[in-house]
Amino acid sequence: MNRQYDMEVNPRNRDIKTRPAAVDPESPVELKLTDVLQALSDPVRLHIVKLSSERERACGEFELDLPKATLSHHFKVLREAGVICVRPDGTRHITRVNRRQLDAQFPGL
Amino acid sequence: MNRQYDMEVNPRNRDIKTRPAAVDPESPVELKLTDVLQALSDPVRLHIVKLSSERERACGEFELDLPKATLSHHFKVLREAGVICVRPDGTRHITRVNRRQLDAQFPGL
DNA sequence: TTATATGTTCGACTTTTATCGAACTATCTC
DNA sequence: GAGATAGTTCGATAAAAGTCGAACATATAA
Repeated sequence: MNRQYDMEVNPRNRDIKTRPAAVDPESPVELKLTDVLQALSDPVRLHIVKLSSERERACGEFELDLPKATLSHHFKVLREAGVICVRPDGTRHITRVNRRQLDAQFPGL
Repeated sequence: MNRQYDMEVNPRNRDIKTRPAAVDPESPVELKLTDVLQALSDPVRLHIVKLSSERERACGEFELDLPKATLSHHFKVLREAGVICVRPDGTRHITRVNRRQLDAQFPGL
């Protein structure tokens, strides 16, 4: 079987590119400042950004005692705003701050 | 009559200190970063902050075609987060960015 | 004192976010 | 292949924010 990401197994997943969305984020070409600020205006997400600006981390390394679905939501908000980038590493996803783009568009943030 | 701010005329205003709240904002002693970011994450409010960081402005000088109640709401959010300070000038309220406190607590924001 | 200009507050409503169980997918190890 | 592990998505619900008309307050000008 050559289909790497089989979208048909779960009918709810049709038209949803699960894996690519997770790896190469919805990261916009041009960040919107209001989106970035909105993404950073939540304590959980601010915590994530603080820790992952020290060094790359897997999602489990943030010591956040929250359900997986909730965490996944916060990571998605950060990805979609372009604040973080995510890289797969086995079964885990490594998070880093998208510093290049942030610095380029919003120096001194 | 010596009551400068008569709270009893409108029964809905009891326990609400209208004037002081508008002039000396709810400006917290210590700003909360998430509140500041949240306040700045709205396009209208970001516009207000941009213009009033150039120079002090009255609320009417922002060229925002929105109802008064909506504008007032946005100014309140900014005041309560400590992003702006407001000073009365006749019937108008002059807005300026609370740069001192912002710079002190969040240098390079 | 009345009118005007400027802004606040309330209250009702709509829209957006946040939360999280359940079902699912992908990867790795045995 | 059968777990185990790590994370996503859906869908339902709850909570928070935004919008704005109407009524009100304040300061100044007529």
